[in-house]
Amino acid sequence: MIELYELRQFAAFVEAGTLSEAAEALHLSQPALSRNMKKLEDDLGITLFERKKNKLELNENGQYVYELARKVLDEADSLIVRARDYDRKNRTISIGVCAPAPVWRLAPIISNLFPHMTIQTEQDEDRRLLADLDSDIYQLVVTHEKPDDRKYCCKECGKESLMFALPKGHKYSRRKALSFSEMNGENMLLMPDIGFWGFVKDRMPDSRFLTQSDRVSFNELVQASSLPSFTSDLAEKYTDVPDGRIKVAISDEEATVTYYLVCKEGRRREYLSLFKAL
Amino acid sequence: MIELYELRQFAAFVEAGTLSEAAEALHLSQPALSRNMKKLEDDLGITLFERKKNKLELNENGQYVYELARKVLDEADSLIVRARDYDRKNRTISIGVCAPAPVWRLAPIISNLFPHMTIQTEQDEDRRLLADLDSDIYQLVVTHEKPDDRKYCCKECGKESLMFALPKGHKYSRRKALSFSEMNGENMLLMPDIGFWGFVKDRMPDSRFLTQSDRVSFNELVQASSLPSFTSDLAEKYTDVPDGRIKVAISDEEATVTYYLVCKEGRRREYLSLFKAL
DNA sequence: ATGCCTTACGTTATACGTAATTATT
DNA sequence: AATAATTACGTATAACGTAAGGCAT
Repeated sequence: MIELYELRQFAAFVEAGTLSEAAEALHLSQPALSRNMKKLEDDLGITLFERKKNKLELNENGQYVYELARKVLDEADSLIVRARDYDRKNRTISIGVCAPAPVWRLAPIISNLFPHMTIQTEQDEDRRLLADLDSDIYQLVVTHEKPDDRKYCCKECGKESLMFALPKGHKYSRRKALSFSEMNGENMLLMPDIGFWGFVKDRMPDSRFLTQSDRVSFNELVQASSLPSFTSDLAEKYTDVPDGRIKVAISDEEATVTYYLVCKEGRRREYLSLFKAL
Repeated sequence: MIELYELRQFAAFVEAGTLSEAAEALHLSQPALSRNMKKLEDDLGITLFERKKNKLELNENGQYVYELARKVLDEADSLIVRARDYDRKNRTISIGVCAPAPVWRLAPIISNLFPHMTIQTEQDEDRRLLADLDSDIYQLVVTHEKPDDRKYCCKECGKESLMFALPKGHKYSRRKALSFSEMNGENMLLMPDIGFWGFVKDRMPDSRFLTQSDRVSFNELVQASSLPSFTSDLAEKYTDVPDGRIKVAISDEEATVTYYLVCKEGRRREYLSLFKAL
């Protein structure tokens, strides 16, 4: 009976040109490879090589069998990839989000409702989230604009209000509220991966923003620095990092957003329990 | 690394329904099969079964992997078949003939010119011979009508004249020649597999013909019987069977035919030496 | 009681490596 | 001398079978 390892080794030989090179590539001794090539010929019942004195060459059969072998090997490789992919898709819920905060609330709820599922999240902008929802890359997405299309099933899943986090003694630290324009010009610390919140930079065109790509390092930076930074009501609630700063609400309307959890209408029933739990 | 025997055993399990049955079908012990199915799961890194207390069932992954596995296995099986077929085609010359005689002369010539080739012959009627030559089922055909089509390369390869073989003492045994109509009404022995020569039956509508499907048995029959039979100049020359009968030529034009060796024009060069040898 | 699957353990087959041999460049 | 392939022989991996056990129908 023919086996895949024979075909793998045969293909390796064809692609390498000599037994020696192929053996090395396969982490195998030359004699082993030589014998297995004989075995393959034997299993197939035909010759594959022309054995010249100091060189092993493919004959016509060999040329032809190589084409066929590649197909079998590719098919087998694709089996593995596709099987693992299929398995993964059946045990992970992929969620696309427009910002980090909604996950903090959703993740524990989903873990409870679907205890065997792994949750995988990715950040992107609203439009591409919906496109990738359409093509089943995500099962769920969270947008900050309500998609009004019948093909989606959607429900509000919380609001988030951005705030300034001012160091003690900052000139505005006693204020109840502040606007972007009032803070414009002040250099600020900006946490990474903030999704659509990136727009705040445009509201404060005269400010400079210092970012640290790693969140933990960023938090340390916040502790150490006296530059003002951002936070939000949800961040305060879910990410428990007492930093001794004074939180001041932002008065602009844009600083408060509503999040919407969206799935395909056709999958509504799968996630009914989740929508109810919100 | 995943191997074909694992996939074969997996497919056998799916098709049998239980490990026990599959093991039997595979001529394998149940524990071995059980272990190998675990190994397959391990190699793929996913589960394929739901292990109920007393039953092994496919899960969703298993269903899916089975489809993929069948494809790989079919591909591998087809590799073997196609490889052997390819090899055979490269080392056999398939010749289609309209009658047995031309082979007697051609076979030794071809064996000499292509010593590594196996010669395979098949009998059919002219039209189908040419059709099968077109579709590469034959590399060469022998017809008894000259095909006048530019796509063929053809050359005369001998004539054959049919004769009556009369037992000693037959009323016509002193004749130089005889016609079909003169012999019409006499019951005759007719050798099997005579190709287009079958038409002689139509020329002697009042005769009855006794056939014996095995050639050796037929020759014995000829020895034993006193019924007249057929032979030909080529049969006399190549098949050395002294039967003590008197051979009388047949005067009808139809009793002499010319054979034509034909190959595709595109393959002329391959068989140039053969055509020259005729 | 019988059928089906699994675990445990000893055996065998076979794929592998090392060393030596032959031949070629 | 260096590179390539094959042959010969001993080794080790892993696939296999037997025996025993658990758990259903």
